[in-house]
Amino acid sequence: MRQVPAKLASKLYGAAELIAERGLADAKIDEIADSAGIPKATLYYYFSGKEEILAFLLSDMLELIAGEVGAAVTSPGTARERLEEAVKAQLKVMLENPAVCRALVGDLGRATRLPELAIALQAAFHQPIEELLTDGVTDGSLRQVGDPGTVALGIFGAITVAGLSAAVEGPADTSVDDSLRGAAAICDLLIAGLAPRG
Amino acid sequence: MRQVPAKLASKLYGAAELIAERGLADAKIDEIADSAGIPKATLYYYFSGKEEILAFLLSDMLELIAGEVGAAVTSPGTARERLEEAVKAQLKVMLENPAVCRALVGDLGRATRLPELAIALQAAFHQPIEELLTDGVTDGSLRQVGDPGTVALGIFGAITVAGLSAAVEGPADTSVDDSLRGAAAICDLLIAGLAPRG
DNA sequence: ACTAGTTTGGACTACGAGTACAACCTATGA
DNA sequence: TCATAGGTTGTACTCGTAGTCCAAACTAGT
Repeated sequence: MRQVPAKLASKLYGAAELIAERGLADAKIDEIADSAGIPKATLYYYFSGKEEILAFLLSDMLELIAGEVGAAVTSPGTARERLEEAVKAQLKVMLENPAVCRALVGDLGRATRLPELAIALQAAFHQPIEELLTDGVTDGSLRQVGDPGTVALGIFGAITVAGLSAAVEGPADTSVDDSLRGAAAICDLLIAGLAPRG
Repeated sequence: MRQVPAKLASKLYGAAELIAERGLADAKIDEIADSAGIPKATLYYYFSGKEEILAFLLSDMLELIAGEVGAAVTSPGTARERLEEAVKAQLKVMLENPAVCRALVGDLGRATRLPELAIALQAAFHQPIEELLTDGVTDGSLRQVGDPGTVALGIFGAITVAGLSAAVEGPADTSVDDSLRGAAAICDLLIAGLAPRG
């Protein structure tokens, strides 16, 4: 996969909608090309196929998430506060890119089969959260959990499913802010579950 | 889709492995037929295509989950205890059918596009859990949450992602019992998050 | 034996992913 | 001004495979 020019990349986001709607298998490459306003030949100049186009879109979004989450994780404050920020950051990015999100869930399995994506996913989600969990034990703002890895996974799952559901519902009826407020319930659940006992 | 004979259904589970491994797109229908030991023509006699085969497998597993979770939810005990049982039940079924699980995650998006599956999912997970949440408030074993729907979704997400991850890791190294014990961490997180304050 | 539904093999069609390639454009820089 | 290189695009092509068609065989009920 060649270095993708920014202009082309931004056009591709137009195709994410299509892929999300119909799934990669049913989204014909000619339609993807049309809806993105990029000639098919050009697509094949940059990508080896549909799969790689999707991989590009996903890793692009994951980088975005990793960035925001990373910022939240390294911000000042207790681990507990930073966890809350990280959760919000992840939800924010997901809600700002509903189409890519839906495409992601649509081909999450493919993602698990593409090692680079699995690694990006790991870097964007699990690792920062797992670090926060151990930090929280250190600074006393979170309690010790039995299996940090699994718990991080669970947290990731809770956020992601809630975020995806919101993304799938569509931004038609609710604004990003509204959704964020709705997501407070999830935050609350997780924070309460992780608060030190007593 | 015609009524699928039990014998054929059980053979189909052999193909779940293949679909999980390679994804629906890359699993050729002839290979699916071969690996299940069912002639292609017979497959097309019962199903309209690959998609419907996957849908059948998934809804089959969802029914199984709905049954077990339903039993847990209606068992005696406080809502809190029943919630714990329900979580374990869901994880148990997922871990007993790792191949179908992996196929599910592989084509989760397709699932979101198949309305019947979305409904089955709703019936199998959300509804029972959401009911438990309200029951818990009544009997005092769980606290009141802001948005029960979203919280139920979050719980579902936490369990599912943890279960899927365990299924993907493969049953090679860990037994079902081991995984269940590992999942206790998730249970703990959720229960603690839902316990009455104070 | 007659019928209706099921099971199967094998040949066939249709469609769409990916390829090939030549023509064209746009820089850069000598 | 030309030359070269790399990017961009239209068009026509190949090829794999999902799904169709159909006739023959099997099964079971009456």
